[in-house]
Amino acid sequence: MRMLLVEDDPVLGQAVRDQSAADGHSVDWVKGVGDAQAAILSAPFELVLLDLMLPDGRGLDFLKARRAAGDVTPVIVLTARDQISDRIAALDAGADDYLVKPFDLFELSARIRAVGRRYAGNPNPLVVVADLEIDLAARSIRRAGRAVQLTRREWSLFEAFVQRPSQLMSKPQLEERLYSFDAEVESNTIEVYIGRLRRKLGAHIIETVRGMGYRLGAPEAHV
Amino acid sequence: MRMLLVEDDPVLGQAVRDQSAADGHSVDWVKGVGDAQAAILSAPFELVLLDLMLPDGRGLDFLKARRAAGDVTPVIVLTARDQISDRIAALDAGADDYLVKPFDLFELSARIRAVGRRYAGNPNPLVVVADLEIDLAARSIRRAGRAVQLTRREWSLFEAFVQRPSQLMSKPQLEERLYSFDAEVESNTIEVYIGRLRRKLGAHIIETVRGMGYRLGAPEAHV
DNA sequence: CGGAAACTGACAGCAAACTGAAAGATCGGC
DNA sequence: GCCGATCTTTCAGTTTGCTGTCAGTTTCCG
Repeated sequence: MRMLLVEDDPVLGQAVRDQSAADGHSVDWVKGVGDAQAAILSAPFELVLLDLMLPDGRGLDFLKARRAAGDVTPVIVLTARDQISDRIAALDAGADDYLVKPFDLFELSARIRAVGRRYAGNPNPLVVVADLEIDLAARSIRRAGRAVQLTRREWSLFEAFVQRPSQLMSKPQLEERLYSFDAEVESNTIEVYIGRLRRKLGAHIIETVRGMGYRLGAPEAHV
Repeated sequence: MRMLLVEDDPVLGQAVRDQSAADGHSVDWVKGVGDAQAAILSAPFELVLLDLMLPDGRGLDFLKARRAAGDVTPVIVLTARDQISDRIAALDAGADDYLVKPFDLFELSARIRAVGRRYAGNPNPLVVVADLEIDLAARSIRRAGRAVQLTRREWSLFEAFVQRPSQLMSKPQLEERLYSFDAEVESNTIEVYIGRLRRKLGAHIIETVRGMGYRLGAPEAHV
């Protein structure tokens, strides 16, 4: 597996590199966020090992930026911080797993195996619904060939439907998606956003199931 | 999300159930491996929360058995053991994540969300009855390939039949399901809804047993 | 054939959902 | 830092269609 290791500690970095090499992976090792950006642009990786505490910037911001750019490469976060809020922040920023230093190298191997298993053979899907072409990885939508721009909330909501087509989504479920567990909404935000999505994507795309929730019209194809 | 919680500690179990309910998930709670086997065979789940230390057997063996049987339902392991070798064993047995007790309920929420994100796109198991394909998790039904829309009450009633195929359901039983305990109906509501279901799903799907109740025609397969 | 049980179509009431507008929050450029 | 633009949330008024009920009819079985 082609992996990118972002880690400024030379001892730990070397150890991880050696262990992964022994597991049969090829590892590119950079020391900071800047180098990581460059490395990712120059070649694709199948997995990123990301230290959150880096000299030249915040690793979490790097992760968020990659996800915002539509990059779905699995990321395992390595960090010395073990506050629960840190873990939640990392997972919600799009991390696939979370390892607290000092960790055992064999455990790292196990986690890498798990991630690899998870992502085996998973190319970018293109979902087609009615006259929409949705690229989940790139976070882009075309309606009858024309690009449609969604705001952050709109996308976050719509993504929920596309990820599980024809799955009924209750309003609490959708709220949970927009507002991670803590925040409370005391109004009809979901209804408002459903309305906006319908205006942008077509009225028939999301159907209401009164008293239960909403669901995406059946998709036509998975390419 | 439809989740199965396998946990023998009543306090922790209740806490997890409450938190997950607040997150909008529906939780079936069993206390041991035996019940878990039965639950999984009777209805599909989208996620399993598995305690490794159970009175009636080793949770890890249960997990291995499910994976060996080809079950890919995501599993989050909950345990008091925190040896690194335990973690590796759990992950290699096919666990998707690993939480050490005592854990924060909010972290559990975050992990559940992460797993949900990760596995979006996997098809749900289907129950097939005559020309109907029923996806209990997605709350969707296809009749001869075409999507059929049920209202809240209609679904609630029909679900009762699908969950216990070929079992006779008396009218009082069904009323209790629709109107949990308190509210009383003083009319032929059940008959009306049976009629509506028949019109939407096909006349022969639900058969009348005069004086006794109703029953679903035997399902053909579990896919 | 008679009576009970089940079925059906119609309908009013009401909670759920929709919509447009406006206030509040966020982010960028200068 | 200030301002403008855009996105987000709230609110109130309107619309929608599900739900439970009833009356009339049909079916079943002794």
